[in-house]
Amino acid sequence: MRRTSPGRPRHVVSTSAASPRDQVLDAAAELFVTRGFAATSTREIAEKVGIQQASLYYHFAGKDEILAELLQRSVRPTMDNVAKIEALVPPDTDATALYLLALIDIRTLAEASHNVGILYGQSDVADSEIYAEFHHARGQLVESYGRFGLRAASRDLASDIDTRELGEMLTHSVEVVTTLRQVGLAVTPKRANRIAAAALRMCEVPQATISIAASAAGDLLAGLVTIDQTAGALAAQ
Amino acid sequence: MRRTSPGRPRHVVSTSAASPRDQVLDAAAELFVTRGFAATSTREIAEKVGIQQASLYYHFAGKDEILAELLQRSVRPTMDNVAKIEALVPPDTDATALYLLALIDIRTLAEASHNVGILYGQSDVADSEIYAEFHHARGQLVESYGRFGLRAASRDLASDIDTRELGEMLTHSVEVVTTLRQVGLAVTPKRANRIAAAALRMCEVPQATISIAASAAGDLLAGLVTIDQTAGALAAQ
DNA sequence: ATTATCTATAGATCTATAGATAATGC
DNA sequence: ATTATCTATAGATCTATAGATAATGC
Repeated sequence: MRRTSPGRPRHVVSTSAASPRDQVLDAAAELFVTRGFAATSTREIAEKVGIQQASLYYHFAGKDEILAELLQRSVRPTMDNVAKIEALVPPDTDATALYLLALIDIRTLAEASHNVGILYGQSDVADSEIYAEFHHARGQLVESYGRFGLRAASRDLASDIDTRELGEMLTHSVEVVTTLRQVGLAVTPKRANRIAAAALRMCEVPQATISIAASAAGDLLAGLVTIDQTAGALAAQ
Repeated sequence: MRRTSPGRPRHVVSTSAASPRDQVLDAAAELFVTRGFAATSTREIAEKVGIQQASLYYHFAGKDEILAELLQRSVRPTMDNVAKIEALVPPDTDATALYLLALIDIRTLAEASHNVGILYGQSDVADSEIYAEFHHARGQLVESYGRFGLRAASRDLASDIDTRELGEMLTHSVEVVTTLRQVGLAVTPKRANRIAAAALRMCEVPQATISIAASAAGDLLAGLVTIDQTAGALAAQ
């Protein structure tokens, strides 16, 4: 059993088992979310980690690179979901597909560390140089929401709105989880289902269909979790 | 007809008819919204106005005071609305009250200069010292949405959610206008009505009731506009 | 030798103040 | 005299680099 790690010891010994890099990401995430990206200085991040400001630069080229990593980690899972869902959901059950996408997205946003889901909406973040690629990823997600939504929507609505606009509205409606987290309301399964159901209602899906979709998506999600955990356990070996 | 105003002339002569103070507010609003509050320097604001950085301090005590004025101007109209609506809408037409509040709010957010409605959601803004009073005002608005929403909601939902949570969800759903503005979708009356209708659907209001509420709220809004314009015209004399 | 920290600091901001100046208003 | 600007600048950051140091690993 090792007592210390390589490298000069810190002034304040770390209590965390995480890697120094992850400690930096975690500290930065909390500060970026609560105070804002531009308003957070590298000195504050370092202070929270318990290292000197200059030591950050051993792990990251700069503040932008820390942000990029945080965005990357929260975007990747979401983007993988769409393909999974298209493969998983039987055709002609569009309401279920939309409900499931919403549920997965809600869970991702709910479980992300320190509510990093809010970062996309921050102007200083969007203005950052590294933002472009994430903007594109978000565009694809919006497009997926719009596609699923249009297929699930009433004829009336579908003839009246396009993929982009409906996608933006649905994406926004799911992002209410970040608001709930901010005001201290825990994202319980009941709330997650209420949010997903609200998304379908936005598409004028009838209540009976929503109930069926909720039940089907719940089952599929339970299956997905098992697959993920199995895959994760295998990868960890 | 005056050729110039009192005070030393600017290096770059102003083309705007607005007061210098309003020119500063306008420039700051655009920068705060597009780049972020903390990321915007006083030098940038001054540059956009066409004055020296130090000249800002003749009109404002600092960046925070500029922000406070912007928040104040966009909060005040919204807060006045709730009382107006309670007075205006007949009792037992709760769906109409909610629809009307949503419509008015949507219009306020849609017409505010430079989409300043997004400022409340910015972490650097929320972290600012002057934020507290606006936070309280927002809390009241959320409470009003929740109250109207609960009264309009289905029995099923009303027994299952409290004022606060429903209020947060409805408030968030209306704020989709700021997202639409950000991605370049104009807030047409049709879109405004779609957003308001979506809020009622979130409360499980039946479609027939939504249609009635939409029509009633539309009429009431037209009346309100006339009253506002008349009052404005009288005040301007 | 490698790793992960530390110290020290240069250079680039950024905010806010002091005091001068060039208009109009009376 | 009042108003609205200007110039100049002090003092406080903040970012990022250079180089030293104190551990482990081989």
